[in-house]
Amino acid sequence: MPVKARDRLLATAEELFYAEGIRAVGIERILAESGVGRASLYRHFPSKDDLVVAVLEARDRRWRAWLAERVEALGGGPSAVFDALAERFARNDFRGCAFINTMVESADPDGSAHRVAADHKERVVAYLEQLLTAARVSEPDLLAREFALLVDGAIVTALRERTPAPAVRARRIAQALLAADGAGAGNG
Amino acid sequence: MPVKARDRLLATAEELFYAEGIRAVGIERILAESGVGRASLYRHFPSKDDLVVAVLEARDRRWRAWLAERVEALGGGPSAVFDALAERFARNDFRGCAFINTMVESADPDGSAHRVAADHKERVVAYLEQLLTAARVSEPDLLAREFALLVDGAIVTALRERTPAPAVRARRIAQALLAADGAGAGNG
DNA sequence: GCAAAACGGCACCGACCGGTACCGTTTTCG
DNA sequence: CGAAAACGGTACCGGTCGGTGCCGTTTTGC
Repeated sequence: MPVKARDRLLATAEELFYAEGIRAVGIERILAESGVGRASLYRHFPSKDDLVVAVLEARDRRWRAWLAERVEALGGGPSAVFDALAERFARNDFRGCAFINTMVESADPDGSAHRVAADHKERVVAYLEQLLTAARVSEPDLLAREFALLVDGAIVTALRERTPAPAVRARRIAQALLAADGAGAGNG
Repeated sequence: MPVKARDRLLATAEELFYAEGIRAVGIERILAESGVGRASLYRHFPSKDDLVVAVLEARDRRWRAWLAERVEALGGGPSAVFDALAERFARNDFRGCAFINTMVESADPDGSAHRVAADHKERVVAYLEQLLTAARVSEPDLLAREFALLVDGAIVTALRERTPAPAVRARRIAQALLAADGAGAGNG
């Protein structure tokens, strides 16, 4: 557990929010499990919503860094993304995508939490496009959106099936798309 | 608005749950907007959870009937599923899939609401397999799971992009899969 | 070493949560 | 027509929600 109160709050809140949902976890729980005093929380985060945003922003940075690192380690190709996902799905504390979950839970699209979550997804799409550009596909922007759809589909399916199988399923589809792109444009 | 208290409760609860989330909507709201008395609610549904389950079961039946009807009207082929989805995504009250949302919101996989939601998805997969079998693909069970992944991916993406575009994106992928199946097995 | 900042503990706030009990009225149906 | 069931309204319950204010203690940094 981190030393500073702020860091302990972020770590505890992230864990609880992800495991049980944002609405389901009260301030009381976060205070109890982090050992931080009530006043200290509100000194760092004026409201629960500010805490939520801070948690999501930190998770966004960490998650994308993790993905880039794993993709690199797994060969660097676009479909390595799904091998990385398979690792995530296998973890027994896997509970889907924190950002999808946030957009589902906080329905208002104009809410700050919802927007942070939507921003995360766009950054992931941008990363996928960069990956596909490096792989020299003919239409990286189109394919990036299709890959993103596969990623989210795999995550949601894994949440429901509770096995890593959806990752390999999505990977198979992704490679079919890459093959079709290669056949159509003559590269690969 | 339906006449009987029970039906009004189900209609009001379904609308509010879908629009704002299950946890976000209190019993008070449902009573106020349905015009039903407090005692009447608890006469029909012993707890909020029972109400949630009843709402989801009704929605499951209605949703699958709607899908089958639209697919039939749109040609009856497997990829008509995505044309049906596009209609759904275009509605301005679209807020994703009520069952995915339920599984996200009620984290506990053993909870009744979560199980009803999971059951719904399996019934959809079964329907897809039936559709693909009729279309004489070589591996209907494998393809059904892939189609289901595309469906959920499209729904989640539509929730985030707030346009019907993900439906046509998923449709394109689906047809690539059908084409690959036809090429590999020599049917189509 | 000392001032200032960061901290944990506690009491308290109004509002709302899901749920119970009892009331008198309306509707249904034999 | 009359009994029984279904109903809407209200007061109330304990518990929890997010948030504020004040206290004395610990830690930090000059």
